[in-house]
Amino acid sequence: MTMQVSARGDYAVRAAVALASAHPDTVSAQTLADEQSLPHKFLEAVLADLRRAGLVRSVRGADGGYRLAHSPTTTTVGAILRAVDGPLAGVRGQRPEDVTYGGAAAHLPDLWIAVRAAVRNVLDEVTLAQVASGKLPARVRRLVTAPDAWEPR
Amino acid sequence: MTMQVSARGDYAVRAAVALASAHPDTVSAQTLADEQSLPHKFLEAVLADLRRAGLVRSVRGADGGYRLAHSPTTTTVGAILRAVDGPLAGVRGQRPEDVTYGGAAAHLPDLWIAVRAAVRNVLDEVTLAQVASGKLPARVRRLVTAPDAWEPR
DNA sequence: GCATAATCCTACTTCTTCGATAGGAATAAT
DNA sequence: ATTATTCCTATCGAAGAAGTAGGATTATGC
Repeated sequence: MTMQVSARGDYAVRAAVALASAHPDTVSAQTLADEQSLPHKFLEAVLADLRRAGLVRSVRGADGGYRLAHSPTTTTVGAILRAVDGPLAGVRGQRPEDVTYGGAAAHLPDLWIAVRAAVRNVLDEVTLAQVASGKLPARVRRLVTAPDAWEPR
Repeated sequence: MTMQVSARGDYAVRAAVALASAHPDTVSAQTLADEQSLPHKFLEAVLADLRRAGLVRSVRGADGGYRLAHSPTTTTVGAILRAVDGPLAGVRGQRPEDVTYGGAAAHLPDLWIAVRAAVRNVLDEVTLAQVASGKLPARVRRLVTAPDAWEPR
């Protein structure tokens, strides 16, 4: 199990946060790509995912672009990531509640569920507006300021 | 960002838990593979990783096999996963503390750090003995029994 | 000594996914 | 018309994941 932020996920969140801070204006993919140093064409594909998920609205034609479909204060990072990368957690491609083990590992699914819940408690509670402003919820902030949170392991 | 348990990680933890429940006996890879229905040769490679990481000791020759190098009550699931899959969390292959963003996403690293801390708080606190017995620490148990922890999203 | 059962080592295959690019069609503003 | 955009399809190369193959090495028990 590793928690990897893919390029897709990273780009999607960065673009979404940029849209949040420009909200409710519409911003072109080119501008987003320049601001955040993202590959333009790749970003287009990512934004298309967000649009299909209903998180972002697009406007075609000159002076078109993208804007958030809902308020930055209600759109969570978790929603963005699910839209581009699928479910937040999985075990060998399956959902944690679907795996079953025999013998000594019988209780292992409990642990996978716990990890997923821990991740959700962060990603589904933090909104784009909070990331843009840097004002994370107290419970999340506490994780960041814990003594060894910045230590590699 | 998605928290994916790879086959390597899954197999490693299952084998380690099985070793924990047999501790301090040594168990052959073949037996482990049979008990947990794992591909034998692949499991060998995984156990080799655990050995190189010093988490498991091996005994060669007939009647040989593997055993935990330390007590099941001190070996954590996090340690097992790191041994086979590398760091628990990453952003586009880099460590969360190494990425930097400009513009609206400037505070984003805080969020990645928080997610990693949340994951560590589970995986580095749960030991193989606890998984084998099903007696997870209270804080982790609470995550599992939360109302919608078993709901897909 | 010899058969047997294990770990250990190297290499290989196959498949999928990830990240990214290319080219152009449709759309709308000026 | 021109220009700036989204949108669609197709393609590409590299890397990794999952698993297999074959045999060399090591120890046990007869």
